[in-house]
Amino acid sequence: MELSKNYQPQATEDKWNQHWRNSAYFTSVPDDRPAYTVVIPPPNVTGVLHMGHTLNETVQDILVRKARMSGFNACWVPGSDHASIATESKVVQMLKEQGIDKNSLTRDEFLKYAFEWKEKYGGIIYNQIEKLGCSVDWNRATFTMDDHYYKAVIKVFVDLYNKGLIYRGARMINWDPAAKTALSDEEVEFRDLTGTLYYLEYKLVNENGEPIEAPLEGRGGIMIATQRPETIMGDTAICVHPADERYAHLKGKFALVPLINRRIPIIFDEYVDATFGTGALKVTPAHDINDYNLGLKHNLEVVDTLNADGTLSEAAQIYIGEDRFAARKKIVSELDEKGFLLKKEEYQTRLGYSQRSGAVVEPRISTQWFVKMKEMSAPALKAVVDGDINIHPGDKFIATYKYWLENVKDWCISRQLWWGQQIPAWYDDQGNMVVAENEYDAIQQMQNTHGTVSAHGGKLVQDEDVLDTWFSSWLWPMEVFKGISEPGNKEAEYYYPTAVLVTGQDIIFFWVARMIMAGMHYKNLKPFSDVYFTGMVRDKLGRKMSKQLGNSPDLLLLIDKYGADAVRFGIMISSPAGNDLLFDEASLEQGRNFNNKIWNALKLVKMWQGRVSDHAGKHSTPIEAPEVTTGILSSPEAISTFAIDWFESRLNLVRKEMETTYSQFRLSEGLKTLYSLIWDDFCSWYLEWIKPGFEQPIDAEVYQKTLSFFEALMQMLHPFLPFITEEIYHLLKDRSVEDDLAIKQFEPLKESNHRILAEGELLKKVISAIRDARNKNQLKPKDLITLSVLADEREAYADIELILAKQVNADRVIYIKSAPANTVVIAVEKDKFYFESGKEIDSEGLKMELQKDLEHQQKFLESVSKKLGNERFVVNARPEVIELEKKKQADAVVRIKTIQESLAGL
RNA sequence: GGGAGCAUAGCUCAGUUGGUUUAGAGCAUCUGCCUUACAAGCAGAGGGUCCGCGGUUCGAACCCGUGUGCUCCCACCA
Repeated sequence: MELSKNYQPQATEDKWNQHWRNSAYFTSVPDDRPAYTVVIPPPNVTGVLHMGHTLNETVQDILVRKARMSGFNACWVPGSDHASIATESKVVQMLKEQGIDKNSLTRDEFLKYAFEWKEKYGGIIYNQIEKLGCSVDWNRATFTMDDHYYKAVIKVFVDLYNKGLIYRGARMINWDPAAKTALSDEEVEFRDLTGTLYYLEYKLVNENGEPIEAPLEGRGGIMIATQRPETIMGDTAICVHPADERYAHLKGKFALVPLINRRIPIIFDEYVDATFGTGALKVTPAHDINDYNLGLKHNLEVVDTLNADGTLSEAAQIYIGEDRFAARKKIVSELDEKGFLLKKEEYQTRLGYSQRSGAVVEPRISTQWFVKMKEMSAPALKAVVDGDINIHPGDKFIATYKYWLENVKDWCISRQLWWGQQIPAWYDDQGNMVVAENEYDAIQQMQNTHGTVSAHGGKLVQDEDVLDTWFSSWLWPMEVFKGISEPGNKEAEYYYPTAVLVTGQDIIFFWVARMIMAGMHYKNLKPFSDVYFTGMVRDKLGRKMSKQLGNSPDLLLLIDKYGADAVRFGIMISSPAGNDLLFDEASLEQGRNFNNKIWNALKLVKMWQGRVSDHAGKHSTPIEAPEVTTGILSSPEAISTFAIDWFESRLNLVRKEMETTYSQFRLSEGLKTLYSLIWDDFCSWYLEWIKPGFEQPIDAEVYQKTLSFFEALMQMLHPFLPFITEEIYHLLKDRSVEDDLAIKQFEPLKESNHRILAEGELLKKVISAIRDARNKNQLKPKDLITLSVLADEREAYADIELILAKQVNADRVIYIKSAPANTVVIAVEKDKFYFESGKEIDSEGLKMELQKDLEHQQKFLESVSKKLGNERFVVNARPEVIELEKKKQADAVVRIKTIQESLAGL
């Protein structure tokens, strides 16, 4: 079979995806093996995968595939989130484009459109997950509005209500005027900006309504500062500090709200900072949380001057129906015209924006549903603080987590939307309310507690609102196994708790903390043992990815261009846990190149397939075995024996390292390790060492060993790059389709031979040093040299001299006892190597270089000697450290001598 | 205003209890190679005040203090 010049991912990826799926490798059912469960952070059902998802899914797939290949019953549950606000606003937008106003629809009509939308676009995200190579169990795909899931959410609501952990009440909440719904505190994002502070004059009057003199000289008014002049019509007091002498005489006096002339009292409270602005504060209880609290304390009237959509209400008296920001402009100019606007000032401030709609959030008093958080937070805090749940990277997030849980406020869970789980509260026409899992139960309860239903025709009205999306997703690790709707079922018992949660650090409060709360509350068990926080994916300039900037690449286009393996490589290669990742297409190119490198190694090995010889012996040197003048006789077998032993040891060592790397979730580092093992150790060293000469046969044993090394490498790399590894695994030995890497189990770890590893390192060092010298002396790669070795222990070279000769293109290796004249000299550790350059040596340049090196070595020797001469060092340092320093010293002495000899010879 | 984290080569980052560190890797750069697996490649090379200052120690990139710069989270001063 002819192998293509370069690796071509497209056909390969589709083929294996299909095959894996047909073989049901990723379908999990409980069995005797330990479970390794991962639940996907469910993406928005109508969204597309962005680079952040790509990173998360890749990390999860690596962990899941590794576990599957290590004896675990791996189960990765995919799914999607109904994402109430985000999806509803998309559907509303879509309807608007079709000329349909949401308000003209009934709830059921709207939901029908929404479900149609979900059916149409919900599959996109699943398709992308599969394209990326994610080994999820599609049979378990769960949507947060599936029937059982919906019921579970309702059941939890009712349960928490009955336990007194959910309540309904009027509070000041965050209001999104664009989506026209309440938001939780977490859904508000603050942004710094420059605003304008308007200084306004309020006229003062006494008890009888007569104007009085006031601090604002000659004007009879008091000056206050505000960012929001459009709310003045909601003012119900002016507040000053009780100890502020400027205003002491205003006790019992009143101010008049400009433009509408409403009379409001002057009140005194220590809340006011007398040094800020004018020291006088307008109090607008309906539109500011602080003012609201002040209002409660001083029993002030609440005048809500805004409608739900952010326009001015009847209560505002003027500019009714105008948007708050338009009204602000008009009010400012009217205030200016009428002389109430005294001055304007630029001002650094922060405004809250709705995370979903982007609208400026309005503090608003409204009746909503809340979850009491205090009680539930304690076990969730303990689980993390005690180390029952491990967060990676740890120290960075534990403090944040702890602070939030210790200061958590009640969670506003009702949303004035239709898309989501409808709150299971029912009302009769007299305002009585019951909470029940369904209408039937509600009627029963209403009859029992209030006796009202039958008298009024059995009609109850269900609460219009739906629940916050996170009120459903906090049950995710439990309910994907029906752990809430069918508690104690076999699957839930087997798969829960899950192994690891991989998610972005931005949803630590929204989701992670709340899942822990729910898990502790309902199972008394943590939902996962480890949390792996990925950083945010940014562009290469460090900017967030956004549609506006157009710097958010399309995943499918990237996969088309580079292949899914290359995308996985690119996103993983520099993404240490918890650090932001600067996404650069160059890293995908690197991934593509790596795939190609592996592909070409396959081509090389496959070329040997027809030239395997049982009689070739183990020697497969490309050149005639070089003549070696030595007391020790190297056998021709040595070359391949050493290469095989060495690589086997490298392989075993790296396998061991990888186990540690996995257990610490250092996946990026693990990928680098494998990259280097394959590219450097396997391709650049091992394959070059054992490569037969042009059209020479290869020994059968060497060939078989090489195939099994290659296989082992593919197996180790499989979790990271599943497609190309599976493909190569099959091509290597022309395997049947049933024998697949995706489910192949790792062999037990083996020890590696440290002596051989050390010899290998020495060999690499010597080869590089001699090649460097060849380069510097302008020898062409084809120019043969004769290599002379001056070594204390010739035995050290017995195993490696043939490889050495081959790799530096030497026709002979001669062991000598003293330095020959007129040669290039190279010192590696304690040994010296010489060859004739056959060309004019650039003695001046060489001299300078040697001189520079000499100085460096002398300086080094000095520092080591000083250290060893220091009595306190010799007394305090560990013996092995001292040994090491002595070795360094000895090596330096030898090297200095070598350099001096070379200098003398020039 | 409170808290957390970071600062090592042009870029992105390793550096695990202070001593194999004479500080490493990948990418980028430079030099030489179209060597029959691979130019998406091969063989090499150059490149660092480990943010500044002070301290602890026989010894500091690492520990302590301090300053500077960046990032993030939290918070109800108009």
